[in-house]
Amino acid sequence: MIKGISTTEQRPYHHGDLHRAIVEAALDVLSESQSTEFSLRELARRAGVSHNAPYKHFADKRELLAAVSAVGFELLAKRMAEATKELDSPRQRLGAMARAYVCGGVNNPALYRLMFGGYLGGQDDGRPAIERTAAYNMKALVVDAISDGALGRPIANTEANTRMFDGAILVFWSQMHGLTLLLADRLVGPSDKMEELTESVLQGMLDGLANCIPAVPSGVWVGPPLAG
Amino acid sequence: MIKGISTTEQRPYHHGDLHRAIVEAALDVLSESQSTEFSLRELARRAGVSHNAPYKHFADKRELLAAVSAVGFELLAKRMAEATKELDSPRQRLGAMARAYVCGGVNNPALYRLMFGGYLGGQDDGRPAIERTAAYNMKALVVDAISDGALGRPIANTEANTRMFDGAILVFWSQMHGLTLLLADRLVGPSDKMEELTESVLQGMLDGLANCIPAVPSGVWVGPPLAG
DNA sequence: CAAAAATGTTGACATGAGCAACTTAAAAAC
DNA sequence: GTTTTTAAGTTGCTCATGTCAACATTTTTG
Repeated sequence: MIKGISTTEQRPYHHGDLHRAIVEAALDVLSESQSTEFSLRELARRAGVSHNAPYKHFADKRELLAAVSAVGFELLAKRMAEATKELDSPRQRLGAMARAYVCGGVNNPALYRLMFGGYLGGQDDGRPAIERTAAYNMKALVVDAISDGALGRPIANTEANTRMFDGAILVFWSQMHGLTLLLADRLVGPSDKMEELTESVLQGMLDGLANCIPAVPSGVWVGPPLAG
Repeated sequence: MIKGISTTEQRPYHHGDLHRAIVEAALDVLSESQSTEFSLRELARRAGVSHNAPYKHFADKRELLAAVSAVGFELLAKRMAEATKELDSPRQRLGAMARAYVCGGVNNPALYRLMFGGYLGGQDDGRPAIERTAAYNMKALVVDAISDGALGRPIANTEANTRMFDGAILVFWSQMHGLTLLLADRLVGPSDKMEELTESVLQGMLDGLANCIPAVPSGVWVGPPLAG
């Protein structure tokens, strides 16, 4: 038969980029249904392939979800980078980053749950590698924004400072993370005041951070990506 | 046949309290597997009943999970109450409560994910009633501990104070919540320093709270359970 | 161009959610 | 104290899904 002319556009035997298509379908379904309990078969249907085609690209559902999660981390990192690009003040940059983090969660709670909640990575084996590196890169942005940006100045690389700084990161990140999830999971709000309230919490975080870091004579601090 | 004597202890046709048995089995499996992707059939097996018996007590899996989640909230509330019972200082009480909150999450991440993550309650319909009330009671403990306990003094019931206080609750809760989930989902740590670090974050929260609440001449503040 | 590797396809199996029809024990009605 | 009603359990279905195996069709490689 001659390649699909007229009415029925015959697809070629090979899809072209099924891997991407499946991940995108998964992101769509996840976004629509706000649940990870979709079926691989559903994704295959959406991509217009047979129910088993996805298995040529993902060993199992877990691996697919890891890929989706990784894309989520990349998207978040991109948005954070985008948001901070044009800003001069370190404080503004950190604020913008936190805002991007929160917005991402509020706009797509299920994706954040997949990314942060331990659907993957049951206890000892840890998360799939692909996801871990994406998450690591995103984390690095957060830590950089706090260390380089928020402080606006180098601090001495002493034991005490390292500990203090790890604490500051943990404080800032957990605050931002918790705010995001409380909003995303609707444990607080929604309310007219929430946006204003959220903003004031963010400002409080920035203030708190500025206050808790003492001035230090010299020395550039180079720390581990995170405590532990 | 005479009721099971000798070797085979014949169970009576009716279980007695299957509802409770199923929920407990679910808590066990959840705790062991750290996943909500167990089957109702598995629970039925554990309870020694047929695969369909649970449906006489729960309309579907969602309803069962809601019941489990509710028990989780009750357990948490009980532990928080227990932890604060014997303590005199408001600050100590609030600290103990936060510690209980964090520990609960670290010890059983999957249960917290079920409780707080929006597995249930897809967007508009909201969470099942049974779960909502349990969550509400737990939230009330948190808010009470902050308002009554942490401040250690009444504040005037003004518009500004209400807003300020809503903010303080949001700050404190999101900090505690975020810390819990970062630890539970292993996005930070584990490390030897984590416990110490966690404790210092908690102390920081308490300090921050004390500092941000201004002294006020008189008037007892009676606030809504939460912003929104 | 032939062989090998990717990528898709169909078919099968086991497991699980949830419905229907039937059974048994306990409770309620008389 | 029997009869009737109802709650709680049981067996047996149907349908969807994850995943395996075997086969088909391209594309790549040697």
